[in-house]
Amino acid sequence: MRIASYNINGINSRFAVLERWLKEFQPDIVGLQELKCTDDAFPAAAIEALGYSAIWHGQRAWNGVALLSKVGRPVETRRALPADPNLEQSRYIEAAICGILVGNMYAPNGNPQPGPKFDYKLAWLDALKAYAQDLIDGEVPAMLIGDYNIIPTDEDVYKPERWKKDALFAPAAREKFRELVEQGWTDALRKTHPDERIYTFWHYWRNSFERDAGIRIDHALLSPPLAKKLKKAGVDRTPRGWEKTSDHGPMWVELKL
DNA sequence: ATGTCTGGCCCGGCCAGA
Repeated sequence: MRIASYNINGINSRFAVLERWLKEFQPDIVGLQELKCTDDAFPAAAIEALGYSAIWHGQRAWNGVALLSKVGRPVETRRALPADPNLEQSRYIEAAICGILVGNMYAPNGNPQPGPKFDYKLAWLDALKAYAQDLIDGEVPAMLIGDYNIIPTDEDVYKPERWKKDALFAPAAREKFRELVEQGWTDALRKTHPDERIYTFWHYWRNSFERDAGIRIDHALLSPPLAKKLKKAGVDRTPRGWEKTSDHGPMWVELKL
């Protein structure tokens, strides 16, 4: 079973890329972020035609998250964090699929910092942490996937000094991620690539992808019952090289269920 | 410091957000 997370950066403007990636890589379950469309504008029929059932939580122009599955219809369990500090923003959707609770998020970017956007980022991460602790306490076979907008360590960025002033690399944000993982979650990509630089995002400008000047901000955290079933994890770099593509590459986790 | 791309506004380039 292959579960992927992909910040598509506008589902309608990137639909050709999404379609090609789904066809070529055949993920079983996909969490999408940054749909940048209203619920009405979500390309439901086209996704259904590709063999995926979907649930989505859109928003005009910004944010937006969806879950796709070709291994059974997602049974929606949440469309916001329990203590979400701003319900206007579509940043979380969750479903039970094949006995797994899949939480898919688009965490706040937080720039510029310091400032209200950074405060919101930290408040949102606090709400995530509180809910994540409940999932750990309940021994739920859960995974929290998506764009966390956090570079966890110096090993997750091509040139740490270049990101020193960015909210994605701010000590307070990195601390939240560390505390979250320490609840007992397994960072699937880092677990399977302990000594490797592995990125999920490359800026559009300055030939970042060609130079591999990337950062790792898309993550999959597995609760202990699921971590036991982790086989492999990786990043599909191929779609990042396609025309009119997202600035992220899809990351994936393979579980033996 | 720079740099790129999209959606929104409403029809032509700007601006915000990332």
